[in-house]
Amino acid sequence: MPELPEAENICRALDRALRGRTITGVEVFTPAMRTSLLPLKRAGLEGLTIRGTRRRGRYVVADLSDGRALLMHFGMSGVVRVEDASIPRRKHEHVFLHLDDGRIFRFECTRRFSLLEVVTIPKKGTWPEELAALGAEPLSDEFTGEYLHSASRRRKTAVKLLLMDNAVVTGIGNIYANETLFAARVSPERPSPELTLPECRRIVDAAKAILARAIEAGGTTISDFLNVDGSEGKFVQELRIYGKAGLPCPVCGCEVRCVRQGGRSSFYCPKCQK
DNA sequence: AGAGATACCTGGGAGC
DNA sequence: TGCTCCCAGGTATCTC
Repeated sequence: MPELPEAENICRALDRALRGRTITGVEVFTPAMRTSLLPLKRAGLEGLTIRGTRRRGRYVVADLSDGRALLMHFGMSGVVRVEDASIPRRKHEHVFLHLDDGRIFRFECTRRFSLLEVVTIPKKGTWPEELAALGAEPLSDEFTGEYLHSASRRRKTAVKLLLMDNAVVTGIGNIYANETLFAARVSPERPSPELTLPECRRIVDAAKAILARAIEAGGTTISDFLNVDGSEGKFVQELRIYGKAGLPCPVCGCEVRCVRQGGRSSFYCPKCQK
């Protein structure tokens, strides 16, 4: 399930595969995922060249030669591939962009939570309006203990929900929120106004370290995620708390617990995380 | 207004 | 074996 590290790996691989390629044809097989895919067919993409790709949170933007861009989000089951045209279409591949090197950019999404649309870039190098509400980029200098502490004063929610709020910090989903709070030794249920500045610093440091390490490992494959080359993310082998309910905590041996927050599972060690 | 709950979607696994 | 039920997840939209 693609979170920020997965999106970063997809973005890097897509940049290698698509930079300088010209789109020669568009096929849409499914009318709608999160939004309608039909506008892609009449967007006039044929003849446009892809300048490169960049990432913001879990979104990937592929800049086009006419100043517009392809905006992508991978939901929880989105997979993109760039493959030879002779390979038959898979069951849940919804869009084909034919390229001038004879290959096809294929957009697959089993659960149809993904997004692929053409957007306007207001000024070269800026982000599309659709991403305006996103909060701090977790690996940037903007995301600091002070920033999180300040955001936590303004909210009454549990710290885990704060970490997963895209308006505060973008790209941290359920898996990495769990791993971050375990590494920072903070309970996911702690009310955010109670967080101290040192705790916020621990959380931010842990998030950055875990995300950077997960990017290095090629992301986390739980069930659906695959990299552009079809490889699986290796970070799943390094998960310490996510999905470990009933198993011993890797630090103290105490039984890992699971609670539900915002409809999602939170895993934590009751002894290590306060 | 802020925060929690729900719908969207499909495949896989559990349980009967 | 085959059916039903539940769960996973991010985001938009709702309800209180």
